[in-house]
Amino acid sequence: MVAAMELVQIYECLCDVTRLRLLHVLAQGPLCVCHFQAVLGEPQVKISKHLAYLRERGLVECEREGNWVIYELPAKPSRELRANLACLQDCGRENPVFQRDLARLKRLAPKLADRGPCGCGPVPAKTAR
Amino acid sequence: MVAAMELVQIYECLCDVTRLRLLHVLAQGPLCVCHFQAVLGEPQVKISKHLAYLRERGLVECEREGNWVIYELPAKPSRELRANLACLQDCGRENPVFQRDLARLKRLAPKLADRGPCGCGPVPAKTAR
DNA sequence: GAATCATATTCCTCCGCAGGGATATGGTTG
DNA sequence: CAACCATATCCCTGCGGAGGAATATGATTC
Repeated sequence: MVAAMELVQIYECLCDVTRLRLLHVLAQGPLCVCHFQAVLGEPQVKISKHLAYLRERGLVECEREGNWVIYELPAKPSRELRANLACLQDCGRENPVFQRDLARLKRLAPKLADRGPCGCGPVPAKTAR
Repeated sequence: MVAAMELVQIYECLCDVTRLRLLHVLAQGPLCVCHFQAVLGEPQVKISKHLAYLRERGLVECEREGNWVIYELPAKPSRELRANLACLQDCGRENPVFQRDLARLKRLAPKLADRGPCGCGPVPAKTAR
């Protein structure tokens, strides 16, 4: 009975604001931890721990790139995950918290353009602190 | 920041198997507690407490009908709730647990036909215990 | 009004997670 | 290798939810 319930695990991941925001932002593309900090405006421990939580449950994947760790949504999400991530995006359309995150992400974007995959280059952006 | 997050509350409701099953079954139509017991095969306390949890958070509504209490999905669900309930239905399509519940519900259906709105009549069905 | 039924609530224990400070780890640079 | 950066982990506290036994409540029937 518990076995078939990957769905519950997905919802457990979704029932925290910080994690919701992380996943919502991630839909825009891969991002590294320091930029999450900048976008969400939350302390490093918090970001890192929630990303770990998501990682352990397969909702995000990550890859080390020098000093940085770049997170992204899974390459092959399950039906359930895909459906729920889409639903989240849909719900986020009118939500001020999510929209504020996106705005801050956009404001960060120009600075990311010239650097690595997630925008983290040899010289970390000052905004990342 | 917390204010705009009705969404989190929805997910909090969804991150328990029993509640998921309740909501999934409810999509088929109103039902009373004793039939939930029969369909889910879970003890009364469990069913009742989870329904209370959902009720307090606006995911279900209820109405007393004599000895019975009939639960149903909200008449006017929010955008977020509607989206997520739809998503749940979609995810349930291939899930054995959910399908087993539906099967038991169908098996119960004939007996419900002649009675009240939820199938609870003057003489409660024996299967309800 | 006493017995009975359907449902809700109370009390308890256990567990897992959120948050934060401090510290550890892994990688890079000079 | 020393200093530094980005990220992860550990330790602690507090809280809320899950489960179950027992009991309470509200309605019905005779």
